[in-house]
Amino acid sequence: MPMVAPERRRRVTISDVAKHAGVSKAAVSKVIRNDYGVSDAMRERVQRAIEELGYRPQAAARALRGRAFTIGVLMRHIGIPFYAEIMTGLVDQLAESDYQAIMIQGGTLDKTEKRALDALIDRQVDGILMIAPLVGRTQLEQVAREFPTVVLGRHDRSPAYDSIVDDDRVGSELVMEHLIGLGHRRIGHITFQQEHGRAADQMPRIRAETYERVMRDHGLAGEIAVAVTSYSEEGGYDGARELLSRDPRPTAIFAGSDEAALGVLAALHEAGLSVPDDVSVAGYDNTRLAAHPNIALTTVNQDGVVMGRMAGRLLLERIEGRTSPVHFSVIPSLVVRRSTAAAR
Amino acid sequence: MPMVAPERRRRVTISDVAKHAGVSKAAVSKVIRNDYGVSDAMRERVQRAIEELGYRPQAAARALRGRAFTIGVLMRHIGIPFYAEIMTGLVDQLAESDYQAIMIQGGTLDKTEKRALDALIDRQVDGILMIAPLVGRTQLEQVAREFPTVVLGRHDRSPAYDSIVDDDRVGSELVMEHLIGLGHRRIGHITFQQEHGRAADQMPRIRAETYERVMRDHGLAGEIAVAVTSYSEEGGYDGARELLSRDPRPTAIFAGSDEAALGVLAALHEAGLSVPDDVSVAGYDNTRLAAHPNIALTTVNQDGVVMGRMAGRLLLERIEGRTSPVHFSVIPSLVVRRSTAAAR
DNA sequence: GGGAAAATGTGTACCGGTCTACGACGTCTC
DNA sequence: GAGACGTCGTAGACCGGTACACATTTTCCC
Repeated sequence: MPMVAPERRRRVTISDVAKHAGVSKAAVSKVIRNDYGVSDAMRERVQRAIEELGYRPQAAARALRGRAFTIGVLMRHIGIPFYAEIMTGLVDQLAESDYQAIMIQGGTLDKTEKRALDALIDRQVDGILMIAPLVGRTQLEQVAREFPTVVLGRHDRSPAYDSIVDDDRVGSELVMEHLIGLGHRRIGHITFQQEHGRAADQMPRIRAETYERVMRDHGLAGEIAVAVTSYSEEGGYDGARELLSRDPRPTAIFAGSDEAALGVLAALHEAGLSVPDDVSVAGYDNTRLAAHPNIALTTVNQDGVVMGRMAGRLLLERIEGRTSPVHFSVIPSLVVRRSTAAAR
Repeated sequence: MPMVAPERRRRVTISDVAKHAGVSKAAVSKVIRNDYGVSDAMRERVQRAIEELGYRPQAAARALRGRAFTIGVLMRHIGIPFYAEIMTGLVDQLAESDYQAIMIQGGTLDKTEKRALDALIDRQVDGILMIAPLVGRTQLEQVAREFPTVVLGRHDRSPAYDSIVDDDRVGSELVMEHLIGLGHRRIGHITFQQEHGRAADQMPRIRAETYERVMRDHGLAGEIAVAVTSYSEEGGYDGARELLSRDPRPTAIFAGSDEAALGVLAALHEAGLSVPDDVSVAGYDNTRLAAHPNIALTTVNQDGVVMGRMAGRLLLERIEGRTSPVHFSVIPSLVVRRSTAAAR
C-alpha cells in the first residue's frame, strides 16, 4: 500500500465560497463586511455557503487592503495583576465588535519596547493600546499620528492620542488623609526615580508630590521623608530599610505601589517590626495579593476593568474616525485593611 | 494661510527601496530573507537603501505568500506569574531569530478559547504555543496537523505536537516525602475536578494520584483525605474548610497549586490556626508570592523560563520542518520555606 | 579556448482579500 | 414612455510582499 503524504489541505478562501454559492468574490466580500448593496437573498445564500465550507477570512489578506480587525496591546510584562484587569475590560468591550486584541511584551528597556511596538505596527494593527509605555512623548505622538492610539497610565496628555489615567492625586490624598487621621505624623514615602532625561512617566512624581503637599498642609513639612528607589518589590525593600534607619523611625510608610509595599512588609518582617503595631503600611493599586489575609494591605483601588473597557471604546471610536482627543480619568477609592492602624 | 491636511504619509514599501537602490523588488526581497544568490555589493547597496528609507517589511504582506514571522501564544489569562516566566523564556529564545511572539487570552471557557485560537490562525501565525489549553485532544491534533504546535503543561502526548511538562509525579513526591519526613501522618490534599467529560488536563490528576500513592507506600492509606474543588484561591479556601472540618483534623495540607495554597492560608487564618505550628501547608508552582516573607510557602519550583525557552526552540525547529514529536519534561525541585514544620 | 556549472539579477504570477467603477435592472415621476 | 434614480451584482485593479522561471554573466576545469 503506497504511503500517502498527509495532505495539508488548503484553507478555504473567499473564491471557494464564491464558487460554492455561485456568486462573485466581491459579493461574498460585501456580505462579510456588511457592505451596502446586498439583497436578502444574496446574504442568506452567501452565509449558508460560508457556514457549509467553514470559511474564515484571513486577517493578513484583509490587512493588505482594508483592516486587520486587530487591536495591539503593548505592555511591559504580563504577570502584573493590574494589567490582567485591564485586559479583562478590553476584551469584554471588544467582544461585541469584530476586533481581536493581541498582546505583546515590551520589556523594561527602551530598545525592547521599540522593537515590540514596531512588531505591532508591522502586523498592521488597526489600533494600539499602550500601557504605561516608556517611549518618549515625541515618538509617541508620531505613532499616534499614524495609528489610532490610546495611552493608559501616563499623565502627559497630547492632542494626538487619547489617554486614560487613574487620578493619582486623589488616590494619594486618600491614603495620606487616612494615615494622618489615624494620628500618624512621621510618615515616610517610597517613590520611583525615572531614568535620567526621561519625561515619560509622571505618575510616581504625582504621588510623591501629593504626599509632600498633604504633609505640608498638615504642618508636617519637617517630617517629610522620601526614599527614592523603584516601584518593584526590591525597591520597596531597599526604600523601607532606608526609611527605618532614620531616628526616630517613621510610624507609617506610604509606598507608591503595592509591589513596593510588599517589599516594605518584607523589610519590616526582617527587622522584627510588627505591622501595624510598630509601623503602618499602605500601598497603591489594590493588586489581588493585597487582599490576602496574610498581607491585608491598605491600598488604593483603581478599577482596571473600567479602564480597559474605556480603552476599547476609545480605540473603536478612533478607528471609526474620531480625531479629537479624549482624556479619561478614573476616580480611585481607598481600601482599608489591617496593615494600617492608629499611631501609638 | 491654507490649512494643510496632516498628510498621512504612506509607509515605505519594498518598491520604494528597490527604486532607491536602483535594483529590482526581487533583489531586495532576497536580501531581506537572506536568500541565495546575492552578491556582497548588492547586499550592501540594498541594506543602505533600507537604512536610509527606514524600511520595515509588512508582516501581512509577507504572510500572504510566505511567513509572518510570528509565534502565537494562547493562554487563559495574563496575570499569572508562572506564565510570565514562560514568556520570559520564550521571548529570550526568539530574540535571536526574526520571530515575534504575540499573546492572546483564551479565557476559561471552551467557546472563548476557540475564538482566540481561531483568531491566531486567521492571523497566519507560523507556530502556536498553547499553555494549558482546554481544547479537546482531537481538535488539538487537528490544529497541530496544520500548524507547528507546542503544548505546554498538558500530559496527553500526541505525535502531532510537541509537549513540555513539568514532571508532576516527581514534584508531588518531593512534597509528600518532605511532609512525611517531618512526621506528618494526617496529610490532606486539595485537587481540581475537571469538568465532566473532559480528558484535557491530567495534571491535577497526576498530582492527586501521586499524593495517594505515596500515602499508601507509607502505610497511610487510612489517612488519605482529598478535597475536590479547584486550583484557584477560592478553591483552596473551600477545600481547606472541608479538610479542617474532619476530626481529627489534618496536620498538613498539600495544595495542588500555590494559588490554592493561598486560599488554604486564608482559611487557616480565619479559623485561628497558626502555620506551621498547627498546620503545615505546601503548594506547587513557586509563584513569586510564595517567596514573600508574609507567606513563606513551601512549594515546588518548576523552571518556567527553561520551559519557555524550550518551547521557542521546539517551535522554531518545527517551522524549519521537523515533524517527529518531542516531549520534554522539566524536573522540578522542592523549595522549603516556613509554612512547613515538624508535626507535633 | 570552449563548454559546463555556478552565481547573480530580473520579470512576473501569485497569495486572498478589498474597493472602485460600471453595467443591468427595476421603479418612480411627469 | 423617456429619463432619472436607486438597487444590486460583477469585473478587475490593487495592496506589498514572495517565489519561481529564466536570462545573463562569471567562474571553473580540462
